[in-house]
Amino acid sequence: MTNKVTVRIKDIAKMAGVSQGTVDRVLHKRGNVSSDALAKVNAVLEKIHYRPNLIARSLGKGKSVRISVLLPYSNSDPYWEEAKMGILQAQENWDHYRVAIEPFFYEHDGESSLESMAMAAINLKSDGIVIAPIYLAQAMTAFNLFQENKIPYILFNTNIVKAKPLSFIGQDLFQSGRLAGQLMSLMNCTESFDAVEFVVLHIGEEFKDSVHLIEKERGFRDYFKKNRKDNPKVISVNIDSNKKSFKKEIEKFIENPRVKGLFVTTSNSLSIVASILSTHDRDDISLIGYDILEKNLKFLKSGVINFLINQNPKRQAQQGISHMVNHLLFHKKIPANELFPLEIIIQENVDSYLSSGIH
Amino acid sequence: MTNKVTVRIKDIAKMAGVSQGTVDRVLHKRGNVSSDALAKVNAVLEKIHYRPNLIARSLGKGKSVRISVLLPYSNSDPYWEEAKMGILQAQENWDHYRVAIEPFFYEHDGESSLESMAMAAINLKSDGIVIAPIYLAQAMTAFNLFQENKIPYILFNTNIVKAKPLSFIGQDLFQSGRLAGQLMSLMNCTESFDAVEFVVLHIGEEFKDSVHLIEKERGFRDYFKKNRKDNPKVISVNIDSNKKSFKKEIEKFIENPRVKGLFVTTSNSLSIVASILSTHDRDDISLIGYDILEKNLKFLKSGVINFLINQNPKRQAQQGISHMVNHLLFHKKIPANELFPLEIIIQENVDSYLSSGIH
DNA sequence: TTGTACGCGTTATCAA
DNA sequence: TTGATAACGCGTACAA
Repeated sequence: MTNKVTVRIKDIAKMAGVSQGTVDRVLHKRGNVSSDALAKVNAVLEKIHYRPNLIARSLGKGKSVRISVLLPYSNSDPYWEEAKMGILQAQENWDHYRVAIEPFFYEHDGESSLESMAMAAINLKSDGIVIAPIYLAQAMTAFNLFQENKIPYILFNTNIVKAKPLSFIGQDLFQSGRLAGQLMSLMNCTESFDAVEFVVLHIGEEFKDSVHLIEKERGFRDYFKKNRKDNPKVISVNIDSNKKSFKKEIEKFIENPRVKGLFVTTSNSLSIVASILSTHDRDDISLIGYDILEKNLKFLKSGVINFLINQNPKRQAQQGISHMVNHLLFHKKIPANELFPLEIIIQENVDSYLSSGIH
Repeated sequence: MTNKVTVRIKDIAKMAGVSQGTVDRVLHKRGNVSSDALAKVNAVLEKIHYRPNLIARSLGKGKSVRISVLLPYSNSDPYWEEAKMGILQAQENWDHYRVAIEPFFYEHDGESSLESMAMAAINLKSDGIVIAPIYLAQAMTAFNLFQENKIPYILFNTNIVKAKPLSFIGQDLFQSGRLAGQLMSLMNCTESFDAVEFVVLHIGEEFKDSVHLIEKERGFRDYFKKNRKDNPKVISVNIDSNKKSFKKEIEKFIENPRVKGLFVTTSNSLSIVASILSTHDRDDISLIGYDILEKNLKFLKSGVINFLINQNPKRQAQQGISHMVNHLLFHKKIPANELFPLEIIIQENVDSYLSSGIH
């Protein structure tokens, strides 16, 4: 095959007739190189393909890199708990490369708001930020802070195009909604949808600022509009699961015979809806939601939940951190957009996702 | 948080009042250590949690590791072509860790049979073998050769329990068949299956030795038996797509009005079946097969193929190599079984898999 | 049985 | 503007 001669800086120096120091200065564009020496080194560099040894580099450079990760406070929300696990694993992973990873958990408002956590991360002299910006307004001011301080940032989970981040890691939420539309169609395969209603449920306390839910709904509606000749009615509602009337409101839909499907866009409260649905005799209502969470499993297995779309928060967080390390430490090019696959989970493949750990 | 003081061998030596060499000997159980020194070092090791710096280790040790990968000859088979791409990427990845990765492509028989390629890998003084053993008989003699030469081997794609490998990476093929069964049910959601026939197609030249196809069929049948009250008829056939009668045989099924679904267990010839099916007016026949291959895409998008189950040959190969590196170089524990998720691909999520590269 | 010293490829520092 | 050289943490060879 190809001859695997690893070319080192030392070799380049010899070939160019200069010292290692000079080659290093050329490679890293540090300046202070005579045009004569520059030419000689460049001549060699054009002939051979130099691939720096990243292992040696990370050993050699004494300076350590600090990455802060900002994400919603995870207590009682298993979705963000997963992301948190990803961060902890990443800490172990990158430890030896002299990378320190610091998580910051923010809440919707109050003293640990996104903004104040952003300030905290900046005060910690972070070299890079990885952030899941689920609240639009607060996030924008955070981005401004990062820009003022010239700290690069990578988004995960929720994309905000205006933010102009280094990179975004997540899913195409519009497409995710479309997928839910197709899955809904699969579940009602022979029926015409003209007399049918589907309900999109956004469940949570602070949905007003949440970009991601809206995209999912748009995609869901788009699917029926573009891909079907019949025309189901799509209703969408924002409900707070803590409200007393919550159960009643859900039951209102479940008891409506025209309703044939529920699409819960928020990952956290799906199991509550499932548990309400399971007490009614409505096998003909399909339930679609998000994420392989412990509390969703039994409803998936019993058939109350028909489909889960997996968002893989853990791997999203890890990938965001990976990219930041590659940027900061290895000066690698990183993709502006990394869209994760929309994973479909049903009874017969859920175990294969559980056992495979990382996925 | 925790104080991130990285403990080095040097530090342990100082704490124990011995030299670095002694600590090294204790850590690696090389012997030649007085019980006195051993006790002192162990005392320190129990107090602190030493995590060796793998980066420094791989830089320091001059010896390079050679891993051979054995897989079917990939020409004209995009499935194995994918696996091959994974190997090439792995070569780049591990290059700096002084790992040489050598692929060997075998055919069913002849001079580049699995056995002769296994011999070739052994003659190359491989430190470890990663192998996709799709032909049972030949594989068994290969495993014997590896054992005689004390070369560790990892299986991917096809599991052979008797082989007692270091590790297996792949999918649960029985469960994969069950999944196909559930997907088939989804496509025919209101119908009773009592008068319905499903056809399992094993297409290829040398299916006789192929373990994996049989498992998929078993799972497929199992699903209907265990999960449904009605009782579809499941027919299975082995056909060679090069035979003249191939098209006729397929059409015989397609023209049978009782047939409502085709399940193609082999990844390679699915598109041929799809193309035949597309010329008949049988929208009511569901087609399920394997893998996101270029030639399958248009049939998936046009709805001729309803579901693909993705096996991810590329990542399977990479993971096998990763595990072998971890075993050989870093002496890490590796899982005896790593089952990949059974990924369901349909129209609305296929693009998300294509754009995400690795998956 | 023990300790010392060198090398891996890179970065960074300092003297020339 | 240059070149020489000491780290970085580990493995290993060699000397004591």
